[in-house]
Amino acid sequence: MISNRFLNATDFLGFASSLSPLENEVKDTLRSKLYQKRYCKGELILESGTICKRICFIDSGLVKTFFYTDTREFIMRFFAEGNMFTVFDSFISQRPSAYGIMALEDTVITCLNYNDLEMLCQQHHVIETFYRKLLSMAAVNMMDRIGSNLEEKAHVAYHRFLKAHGMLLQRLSLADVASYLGITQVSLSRIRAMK
Amino acid sequence: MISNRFLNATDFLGFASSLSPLENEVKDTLRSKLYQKRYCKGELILESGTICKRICFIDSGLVKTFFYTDTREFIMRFFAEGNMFTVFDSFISQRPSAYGIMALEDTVITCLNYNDLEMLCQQHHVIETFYRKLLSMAAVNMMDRIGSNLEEKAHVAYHRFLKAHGMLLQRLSLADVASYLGITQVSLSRIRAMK
DNA sequence: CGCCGAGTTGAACTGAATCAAGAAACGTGG
DNA sequence: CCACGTTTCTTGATTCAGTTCAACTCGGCG
Repeated sequence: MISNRFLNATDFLGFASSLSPLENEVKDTLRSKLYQKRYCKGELILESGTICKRICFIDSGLVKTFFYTDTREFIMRFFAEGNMFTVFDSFISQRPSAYGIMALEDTVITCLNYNDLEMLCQQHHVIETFYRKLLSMAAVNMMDRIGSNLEEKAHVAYHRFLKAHGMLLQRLSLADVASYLGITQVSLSRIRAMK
Repeated sequence: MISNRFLNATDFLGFASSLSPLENEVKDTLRSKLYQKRYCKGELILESGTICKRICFIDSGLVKTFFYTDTREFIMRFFAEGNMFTVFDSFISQRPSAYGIMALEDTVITCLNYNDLEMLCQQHHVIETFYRKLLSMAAVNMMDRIGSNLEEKAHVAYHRFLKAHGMLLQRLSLADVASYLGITQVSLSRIRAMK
């Protein structure tokens, strides 16, 4: 049984331990593979078309994963401090990513490379457990999103977003929220106008 | 690196082994926990509101995972023979499922219970690896679907569906395909009418 | 002060939903 | 094997939500 509510980690190791308790020696091994990176607001963390080599914990800041069509941008997900992100399809397959990642605020992340994670998974069962549970959480989140994408009219989706991610709202532009919801910024503006 | 293309398993053990090679003794342990079930066309495999206790391999047949709103049905995914399914959100959390599962044809499945899988994951690292890779595959599939839900107009989504799942088309009703795409059967009929 | 980006508002247009009626396919019993 | 009813699919008319394009407002900042 896994739920975001129990996760309040402030760093990568804490996050991992909360999913799968790690003995100190495993922690040390894992720590030795981690590295930190800093990005400025607006900077690309991953360019679409390149391979996503790392999985990251957000120490501070805010990030979006997104993609473009000819005419519009769409946002897959926002990630704020205390959460982990990667572009799973590229990370898992180690093939070029259809998605990009961008820092929406000045952001500090702690990263672990694909090869290191795979190696650690083989060496330490508890790390594979951590990774498995992380994937489980991601899967549940994605199911939710698929369901609501199918079901909901834009104004319903917006109010659900408010409920689920309301605390992010003041940190996001209208345009980004709209891209997340799959509607235009103009439509979102109208939705907010009524009631 | 994981891709459906490499999976051509005809049974649960074969499927699992193709993701994570299993030694014979592990196979035997796993086999001892499996059980088979048969369902007739139209029969519910899981009723929404109940807890999904098992993960299943389809020996033969076809299945949909779905949910209702007041007025409409929506389909999360179809699964045909040779694939594994469960309702991940319920299975992972062991909480009541928002989704149901129904057999669209006479269907035979091989099942493994949640408790047994969790136990096997603890006991055998290779089984956890199998489960982790299965989750990875599911995550990639779901990302795809989220992206295309956001991006695509109905007729584009339909043609993508044809490409990806064309071989299922003759086994599905128009209504089910429409529910999968998130449009009405009437709209889908019109889309097919043009060119 | 004037510019610039972010958000709002209006008018015309478009894709899809809804409601309703008809056609085609399918199965079951006589 | 046909007749009937049911289900599945198509087609038309109307309505509505959301897009597009464009003009306008507002607050911050050089």
